[in-house]
Amino acid sequence: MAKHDRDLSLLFHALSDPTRRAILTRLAERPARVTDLAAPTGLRLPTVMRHLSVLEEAGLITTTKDGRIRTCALVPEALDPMRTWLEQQRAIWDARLDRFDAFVMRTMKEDKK
Amino acid sequence: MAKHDRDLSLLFHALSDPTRRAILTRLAERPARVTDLAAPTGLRLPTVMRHLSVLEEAGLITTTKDGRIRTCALVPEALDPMRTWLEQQRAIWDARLDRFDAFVMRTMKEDKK
DNA sequence: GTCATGCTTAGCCATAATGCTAACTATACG
DNA sequence: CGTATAGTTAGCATTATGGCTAAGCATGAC
Repeated sequence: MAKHDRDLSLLFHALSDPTRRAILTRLAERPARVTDLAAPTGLRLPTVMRHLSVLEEAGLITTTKDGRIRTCALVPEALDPMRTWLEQQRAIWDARLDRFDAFVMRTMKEDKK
Repeated sequence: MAKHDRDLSLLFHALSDPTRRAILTRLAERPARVTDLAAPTGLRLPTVMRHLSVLEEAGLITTTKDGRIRTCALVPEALDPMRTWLEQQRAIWDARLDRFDAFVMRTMKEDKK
């Protein structure tokens, strides 16, 4: 559970930055080189490199180097742990809503007495 | 879009901490007091307070004070922007997959010639 | 070989995040 | 009133984050 937790933390942290989300959106369209990813951000290369390594450590992208060009590509299944967490949260929440409904029903019955 | 972006950043950042996720899971079961939320974390009250205010600023919880007791409760719809973002990403990704399929089809046709 | 291109590394700076203690406020209890 | 309880505020230390410049190192083009 601890490792799963770490994965989630890395994932959420990677997604918490707008620049990184923009990069992901760009990569969702097609793989791209580092320089091409940097251009629209208005940031310097080393800064973008850092963002890319955060994304890579979170498992959201993979990169391969061909000659002097590094190509970055999305890893779409990387978002799965997040979906799972969301669904779990929803499940617990729904259960709570049911209990709350039951509570309201009971209370209303009591009031009628 | 900028504001929407900020919301998402706050949301993802709030969720990037295991302690805060644990607090949310706890709150999904039932609302709770600050002290009760602090107990299982092993953290001091001021520290937990800070986590709570991060969660509150992200819109994930609401708190109300009754006498000297502050009660925290989940705001389940707060996760909606995240779901939306997820779906958007998936949509773009799927479109890309389609294009890739089309590309593969074309390539195979070419090969047959 | 020389030079431009594309990335990488090292190191600096400012700010934000996460934890703490200590001291304070405000409510409840007896 | 006096004391315990529940939160709050202020301030500090450490580490992480996000940006930069400057310099280095491959690789491709000429």
